[in-house]
Amino acid sequence: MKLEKKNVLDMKPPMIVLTGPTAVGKTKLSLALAEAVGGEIISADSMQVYRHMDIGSAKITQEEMRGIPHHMINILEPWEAFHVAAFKERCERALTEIYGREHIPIVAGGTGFYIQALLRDIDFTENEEDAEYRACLEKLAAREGAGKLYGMLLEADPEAARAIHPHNSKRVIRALEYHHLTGQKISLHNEQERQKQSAYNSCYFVLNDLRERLYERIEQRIDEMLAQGLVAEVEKLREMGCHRGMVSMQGLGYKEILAYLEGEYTYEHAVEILKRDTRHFAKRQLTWFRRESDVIWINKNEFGYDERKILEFMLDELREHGIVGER
RNA sequence: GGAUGGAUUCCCGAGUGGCCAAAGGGGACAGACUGUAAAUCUGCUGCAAAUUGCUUCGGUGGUUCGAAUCCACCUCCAUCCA
Repeated sequence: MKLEKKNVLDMKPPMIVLTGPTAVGKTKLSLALAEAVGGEIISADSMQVYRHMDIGSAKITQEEMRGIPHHMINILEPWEAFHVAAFKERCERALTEIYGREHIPIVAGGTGFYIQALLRDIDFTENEEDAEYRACLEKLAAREGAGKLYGMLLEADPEAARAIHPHNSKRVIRALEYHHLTGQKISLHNEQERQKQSAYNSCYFVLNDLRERLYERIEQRIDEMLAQGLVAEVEKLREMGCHRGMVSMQGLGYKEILAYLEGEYTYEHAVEILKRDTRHFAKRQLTWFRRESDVIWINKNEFGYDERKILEFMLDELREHGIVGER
C-alpha cells in the first residue's frame, strides 16, 4: 500500500496528445476519445484561440462539443497577439483545473511547436518580448537588408548564427532580441531546453492518411468553408479593423481571402493559393511530427478508415502507458 | 484546299549548331524550427553501377567532327484566307 502510494506520487501527470496534419480528422476523433476516457480537450491550435474566426479555422461548434469541456478556444480577440509562451502559460492554468477534477487532458490540435513546448516544459518565462527593439530591427532589415541583421547575430551569438539561415530574418530577429533582453545567447538556452524530456506521462498520437487522400480532403474542406461563407467572415473581420499585419490574419484562409478582398488576387487565384498553401502546411506539420521522438503514428488507411478500430488501438496504448486503467 | 506560327524535361516557359540534362517560374518531394509556428526559412527535381556513363527537346530520315537548335517529309495544334 505504501509502495503503491509512492509510485503514484512519483508518477508524472497523465496527458494524451492527438495531433496530425490539417484536415486529417483530429477533431472528430478527439471527441470520441474524450468520451471514451472521460477527458477534457485542450486545443493546441494557433488560430482557434481567436473569436470571430470560426469557418476558416475549422473551429468546433458548441453543439459539436457534445458537452465535453474544451479549453483554449475563443480566448482572444483577433487583434490580440498570441505566441507559444502565452499558449503554454494559459494551458498550464487549464491543466491545473483539469487535474483538479481528476480528468485526463487531451491535447488536440495541429500546432506541433505548441505541443512540444507544453509537453517538454520548454522555458519561456525568463524574458519578455520587446516590441520596440523588434520593430527597430525590422526597420533596419528593411532598410539595409537581412544580411545586416545576420552580421549582428554573427557577432552576438555565433552559434545561433550557424544554426539559423541568413535569410530567415524572423528567427535572426528573435535571436538578437533574446540577446538584447537577457544578455545571454539563445543558442545556449536552446541547447539546455533541447535536453528536456517529456514532463508528462503521455501518449503522443499522430493521425495520418495517405498523402493523396489528405490533399483531397484539404481541397474538399476549403470548398466547404467557402460554401459556408468564409468570404463573408473575412469581410466582417475586415470591417472590425483587422488587417494583414495581425497575427490572426496570417492564418490560412484569412491571408488569402483578405488579399482577394483588397483586390490583390482574383477570387479563383485566392482559392488556388489557399489550397496550395494548405497542402504545404500539412507537409510541414508532418515533417515536424516525424522529428518528434516517441510518437505513435496512426495511419488511417491501415485501420481501414474504421474509427472504432482506431479508438480501440489508442485505448490499448493508453492502458499500456498506465494512462487509463485496465478494463 | 492555301498561308503563317507552333510542338522543349510533371506543368508553364527560355534556349535557334558545341560552354545543354537544357535558364526561369510553378507544382511535387525532402528538410530546418525553442515567443509571429496556419508564421518564417532551406534543399531537391531525366535515369544509373553517379566527379563518370546512358536516354531526352512531336515522329522519321538527312546535313555536320558535333543538332533541342539546320534541311526534307510526316503527325498534331493555333490563327488567318478560301
